[in-house]
Formats: sequence, C-alpha cells, structure tokens
Amino acid sequence: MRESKQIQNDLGRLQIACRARGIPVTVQRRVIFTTLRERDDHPTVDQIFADVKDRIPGVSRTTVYRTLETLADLGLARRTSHFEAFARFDGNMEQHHHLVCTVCGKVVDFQDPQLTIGELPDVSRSGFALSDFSIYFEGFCSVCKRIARRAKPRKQKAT
Amino acid sequence: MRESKQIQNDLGRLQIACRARGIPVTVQRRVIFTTLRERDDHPTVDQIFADVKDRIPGVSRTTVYRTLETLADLGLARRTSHFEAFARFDGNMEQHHHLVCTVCGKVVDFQDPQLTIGELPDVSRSGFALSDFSIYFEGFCSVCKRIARRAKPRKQKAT
DNA sequence: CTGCCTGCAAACGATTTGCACCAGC
DNA sequence: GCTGGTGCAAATCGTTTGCAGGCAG
Repeated sequence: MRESKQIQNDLGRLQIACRARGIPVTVQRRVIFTTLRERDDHPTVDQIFADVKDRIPGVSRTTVYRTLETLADLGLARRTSHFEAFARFDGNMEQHHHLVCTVCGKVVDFQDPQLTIGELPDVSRSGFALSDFSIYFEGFCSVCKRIARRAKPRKQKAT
Repeated sequence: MRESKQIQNDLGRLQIACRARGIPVTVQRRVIFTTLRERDDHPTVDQIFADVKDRIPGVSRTTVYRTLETLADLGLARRTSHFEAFARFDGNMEQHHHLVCTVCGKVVDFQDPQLTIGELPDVSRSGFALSDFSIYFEGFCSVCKRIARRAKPRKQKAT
C-alpha cells in the first residue's frame, strides 16, 4: 500500500512542474501521474489506461498517450523504450554493452573487457532468476552533440 | 572492410544452424544474416531491408521481417528491443537498474546502491559523450520460471 | 474570458497474415 | 517431387493527428 504522504509529494511535484511551465494541472494529469507512480514495473500505455479508467471512467486512450508525453517533457516520467517503435536487431551474440544516444536513439555496440560487475546482485525478493546483464550507457552521439541540445526530434528517421 | 574469412565463418554458422533445424539455407537468409553481421549498430528492419535490396533487388520487406525472426530463433541474432513494440513509461526518475524477463518481457525497477561502475568508460573513439548508464539484468521472472522454458510466447499480452 | 486540454474518429505506419508460386534438398 | 520459403496485397494494431467543445487559471 502506498503512503498518502508520497502521493501528496508527487502531486506537489506535478503542480510545481506544471506551474513552472504555465500549463494547467488537470484531473487527468493528476490521476495518470499518480497511477504511474504506483507501479514499479514499466507499464505500457494500455496498462496505465486500464488503471486510469477505473478512476476516470471517461478518459480516452489518446489523453493517456498525450499526458505521458507531457510528463516526460516535465521531467516527471521517462519513456523507457530507448529504441523507438521500431524493432532493432543485433547480430552480435557475445556479451556486450551499448551506447545509446538519448536524442536520436542511435545505438552502437560497445565491448570492454574491463567492464564487469563483481557478481550478479541478489534479487531473490523479486523472484527473478538472473542469467546475464548488459549496460546501457546514455549520452549524446557525435552528431547530436554538435546539433543544438534544445531540439527534441521525436520520430525522426532512424539513424 | 570486413574480412571474407569472417563472412565465411558466419555462413558456416548459418548453415550448421539451419541443418540442425532442418530448414533450407536460402539466398535471402545468407544475405540478410551477412548484412546484419556487417553492422555494429542495431539496425532497424528497414535499414537492413535497404542494405539487402542492393544485393537482392527483388526482396520483400516481409521476408526481411521473417528472416530476422528466424535468425533470432536460431540463436544467430537478437532482437534488441526488450520492450516489444509498446511504449513503456517509468515514473521513477532516480538512477536505477532493471530486471527484464527474457520470456514475457516484464520489466521491474531495481535499486541497489552497491551497484556502481567505477567510472564511465572511455568511449571517445565512438564520438559519444556519456552522461549516465543503467544496467539491464536479464533472466526469468517468477512466473516464467515456473512455466516450461520451452514455450516462446511472442506477442503475448504485456505483463 | 482565453487558451490549452480533452475526447472522438479518422489517419498513419510498422508489423503480420493469407495465399499462390517458386526454390532448396 | 515435396516441403517449406518467398513475394504480394490486405489486414492488424499501437500510436498520432485534426477538430469541436469544455475546463483550468
């Protein structure tokens, strides 16, 4: 069960962020943000939509999409698919890590034998049985480093 | 430029894998696999399609999709979007890592202060400027651990 | 009041599927 | 020759967009 104190804290952050941006704090934004914060898995839009519908019967899926996007803009949420909507494939089956450009989504393999984790952490509480790991390093690729950092090109052609 | 020795090696692996599975080694499979192996970024289906079209003018995008899926089945390639095609969001903006179920795609946050990387690696050759990282631990979630490990439910409802 | 937000329905675009033909073995 | 693979076109389905009315500030 989630502490109402934390919910209050979340709503406070939402209000501050919205005011700073001069956009209204609507019921939908409150509920969608709260719903998202209640989960520690990474819900899909539809999962959030299902949860939100219980509290706001009339919401549209569209609003959930738009609000999540807004929350991401406000720095209150994060879109976890580094990889846009496209399927990407990798022909390198050896253990390797990745460099991900947070602007254009470019991903390149990165191998570094020095890069190890002592041992896989104990995650028994989660019920998971781990077999492997890979590290995603985030940053700007050479191209996006040059381009102004303010543009946020969503949905551009895959690089 | 890629060593033809490595291409031969790749083709050998492809042939072995196909024979073991009793499926034909077609031109398309050879070219698509070779093309994939030539890149160290994680190409989208369309990028591979574009490359392949140069060598097999008549290929269809459908074949590229199907072949990549086959290569993944054969253990020769890997689909890099842990997150299916769906957009997923995360309301936790603190630095944290992830447990990913390789069977059902479930992702849960995982925080462990002990888990650190001495320092971000030197990736200057790649032109990237890194700012952060997160670790994806792969394995079986509690549910999929129980279920027979042979089933490979693609496109099941997101968990 | 005014502008941004919301909901609806239509548009979009990546991926999948059904079917007839063709190629590997 | 059979079996499974391929190409084409149509169907799917997650996501985005255009538009009219409604609500927050």
